[in-house]
Amino acid sequence: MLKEERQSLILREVNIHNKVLLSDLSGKLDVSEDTVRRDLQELADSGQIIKVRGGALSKSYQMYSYREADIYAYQEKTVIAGKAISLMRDDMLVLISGGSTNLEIARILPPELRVTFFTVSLTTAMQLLDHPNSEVIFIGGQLSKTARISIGGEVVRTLQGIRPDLCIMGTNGIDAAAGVTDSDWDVVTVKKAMIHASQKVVVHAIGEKLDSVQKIRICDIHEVNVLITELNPDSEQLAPYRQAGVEVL
Amino acid sequence: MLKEERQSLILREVNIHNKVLLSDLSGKLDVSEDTVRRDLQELADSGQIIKVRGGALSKSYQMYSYREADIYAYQEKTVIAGKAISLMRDDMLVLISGGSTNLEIARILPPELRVTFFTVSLTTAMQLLDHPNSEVIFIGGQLSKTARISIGGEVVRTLQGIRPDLCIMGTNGIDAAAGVTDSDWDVVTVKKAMIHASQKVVVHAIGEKLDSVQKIRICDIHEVNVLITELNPDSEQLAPYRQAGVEVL
DNA sequence: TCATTTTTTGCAATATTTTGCAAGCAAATG
DNA sequence: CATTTGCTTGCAAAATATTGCAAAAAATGA
Repeated sequence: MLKEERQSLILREVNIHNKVLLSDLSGKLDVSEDTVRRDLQELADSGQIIKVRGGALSKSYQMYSYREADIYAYQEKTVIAGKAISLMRDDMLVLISGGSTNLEIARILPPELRVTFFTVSLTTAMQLLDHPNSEVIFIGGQLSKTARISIGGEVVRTLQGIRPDLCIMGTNGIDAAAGVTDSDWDVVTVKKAMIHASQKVVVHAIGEKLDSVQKIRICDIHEVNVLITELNPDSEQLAPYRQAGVEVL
Repeated sequence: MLKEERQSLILREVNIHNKVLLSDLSGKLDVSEDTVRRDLQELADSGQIIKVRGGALSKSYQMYSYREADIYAYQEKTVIAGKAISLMRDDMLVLISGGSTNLEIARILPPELRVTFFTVSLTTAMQLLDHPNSEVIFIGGQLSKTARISIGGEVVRTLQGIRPDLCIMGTNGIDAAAGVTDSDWDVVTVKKAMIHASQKVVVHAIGEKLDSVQKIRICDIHEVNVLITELNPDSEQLAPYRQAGVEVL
């Protein structure tokens, strides 16, 4: 048996029973107690269980099946998510795109908020479904393997048929002069349609993406109503956007 | 044996069993362990598997560990998945529903198969996206929080516009007299439309669901072209279905 | 086609990791 | 306080990886 396999079984055992005894595991897995002890040590070191004398305890009741450590610039994205949520009101129609920041928005959405979401992103949709009070409508179409969103003409056509209050969208490049830009043609096409459909366009980007320009243009900076970053809205770095008439949060 | 052929077999083996041992593969493929090791290294470098000491794991393996309780009747479902895959041919249009068995189908799909999938299930779509050669089209609509599939009129309307070669669908209840039944009204509505759209209807169920009847009827048994279970097709338990004119696999 | 180059494969020598064991220590238990 | 149970450490054997190399196989280019 592979070490990973063994640890995986241990982890499952811990999560099912909330605690395990070293001696039980040793018998069940048919390895020495020393080996199990070392496995438990490793699992504890990586924060997956809590090691106690003679066995281990589950950590699952406090952890979500979602790993913050995996996400680049997690802190910044949480700040952005919080600001984005402050724009939502009950009974709004919100069009939301994919990406890790939007995933974070979906995750920390206040439970009592009652919003109808439209999305083209599989992962965002998945996360939104965990929210108790909001409805989720997925805009179908051909799926992009890389971006995990619906793309293509069908999506654009569907978007022409709706008029959301808010469009919340991440971007790869934003610049006061060059506007909002991205690098994937299919994604750009969809984002253009999203912007067109919506009454209010909210674009978010972490600070390090500011003033960067990608190969394909999505829209002019004047079409963006609100720009969200993790920075202080009065920050000097955001001045060009404020001057362009964008509301900066 | 060609290197590509070998790696393809390895990949398949990994996806079916979730893990492989270096020594097993060396024996099975009749090459040295060094060669297998190099193959695993290449597959790992291209991100298709996770290489560990002594073998390799499938990428979805971690999920197996900390995701919800493991899949009920996993063995049976793998058998069913294999049978279902045997019905697929290159360039087919396949309509596939949600559920853990269909997820399993998506997971062990042979990499070289080139199929266009239509689906209403978020999880199935997600898994299908990992397949290198197939295209995935998601049929959008309002999402059901429980079933994690698209439901509602929009879905039915979209389904009326396509004509897939194959419809692969799990079910909660199947009975020679009562036909195919389910318990969720929204799901039933979608499944009805799926059956109507398709040229060939394949229904699968684990043995213990045979001869069970749920509250809402999806279709008559005669509308089912193929029934897949984990049982031997000649099994006595399947006789009523054979007599009703259903092809049993 | 044939010679040359490149890639692939298996082997051997050498490292590294994993594992079980034993001795001594530490902590809980009655 | 003695006993049990579990932990730590060091160690050696087994399993697995790595590296360099040479033969075989495949691809390339006149």
